[in-house]
Amino acid sequence: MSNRRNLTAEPPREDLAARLLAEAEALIRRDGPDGIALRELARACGSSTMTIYTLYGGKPGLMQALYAVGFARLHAYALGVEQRDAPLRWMVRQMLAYRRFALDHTGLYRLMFGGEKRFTPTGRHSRFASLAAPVEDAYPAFAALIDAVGTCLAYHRQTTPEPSDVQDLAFLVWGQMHGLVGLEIAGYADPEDAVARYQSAIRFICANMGADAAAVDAEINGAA
Amino acid sequence: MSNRRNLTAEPPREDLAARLLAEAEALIRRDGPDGIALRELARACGSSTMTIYTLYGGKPGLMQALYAVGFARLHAYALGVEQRDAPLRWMVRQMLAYRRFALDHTGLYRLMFGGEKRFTPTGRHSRFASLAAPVEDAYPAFAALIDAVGTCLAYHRQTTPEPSDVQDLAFLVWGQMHGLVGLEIAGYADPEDAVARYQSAIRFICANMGADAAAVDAEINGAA
DNA sequence: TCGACTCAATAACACTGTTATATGCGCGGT
DNA sequence: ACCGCGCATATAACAGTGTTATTGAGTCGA
Repeated sequence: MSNRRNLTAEPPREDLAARLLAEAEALIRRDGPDGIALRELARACGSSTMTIYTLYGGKPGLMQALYAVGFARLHAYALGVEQRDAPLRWMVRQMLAYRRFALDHTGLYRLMFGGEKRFTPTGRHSRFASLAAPVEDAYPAFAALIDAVGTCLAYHRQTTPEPSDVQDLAFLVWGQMHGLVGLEIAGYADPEDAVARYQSAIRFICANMGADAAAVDAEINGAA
Repeated sequence: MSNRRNLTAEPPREDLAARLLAEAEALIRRDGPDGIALRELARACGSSTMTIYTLYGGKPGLMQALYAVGFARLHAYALGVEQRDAPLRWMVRQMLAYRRFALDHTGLYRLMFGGEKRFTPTGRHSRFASLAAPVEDAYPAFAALIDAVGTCLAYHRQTTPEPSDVQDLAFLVWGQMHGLVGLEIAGYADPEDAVARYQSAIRFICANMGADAAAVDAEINGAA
């Protein structure tokens, strides 16, 4: 095992930082946010724990990087269903995608929304001393929801609503989705009950925005 | 320091189990669910860590006891606003009480809804080996919400709805409250935005149940 | 060619939950 | 009344954690 990073003739080395992050994601998937042990992570990547400190500044820095990865993943889920020409379908599928993301990446989801004080580092490892809590990483994913809610609302109301109103409404929608998904993940609902209630919530929200009930049902059922 | 429990002439000993639990609640309040260290807890109560094992079967058992305490606290918040003769007031105040509980006891709230695999013990400490995940501890608090939603719905709809429908609706309401509160606790909203959005959610829900908007506003503002 | 600098590996430190050992008290049987 | 059993407690050890100090190897620049 060599200790230089960009050595040319290294077998499958690629970027060690990326491999650490990927392996950390695998660990958080398996054992949850508290199940990441630096020694195990380093061993799985064939390196020492010190690399985590030089590359990420310690465990808080690593968790923060994972946090950003989580929102990038969520953002990808949101972009994967984008259909601006069919606003209702767009919004409904984005809501369904939100739950799918949470169930596909429960470990990341709990890290993102578990309310942990966001990864303030303890040791002063050179430049990593001042990394703070980046709620901004969450914004792109949230912006996609705002966008869908806004166009859907404009489409059904036939008017262009205030941007701030759209933002507030989108936050309520986000809260409804996060709440149901969070209760489901925490074990307060059987899976079949959870999916039915999630669909009910979508119906309620869409009805409040003036969408036709039958059309909403068609979108929900059509997304299977 | 004696080592018998019910010795008569012990200064302020009262029940050691209760004192451990109270101190653990203080610690979770200060440092969150992951901030409870058994040595510190035992030292604060003037005993050894072994007492935690004999009384609660280890840390998982202690956390499970704290979990039950959390739902008892939440239940007390719900009962504190019970007014069956004023259904709308009852429901609105219960919703407001839910957020107040979450903000007053953030540590407990995160323990209750953080989605941690519920306290499965590792060591086999006699009788504590088989304690499992008691979601049932949560039911009384949820039942209070169901009750309020059901009577409020019956009052405004002038019919007696199906119990299962009430349960589903109450779960949606619970999801909305938990979602907004969870996002707030996780740091995704400024306090003033959070309270405004929480009130908006209450207005939406009450409007969907057929309540008069002005009456709802009066209840929200009157609860200050 | 030599020095300075960076990075990684090893080992140590302080901490965690848990368990094994040992001491001492209270209680029930004779 | 006494004696021994049982149990709860305290002490200390064990395996694990994140973090840090030390050491050594490697690269880059003068």
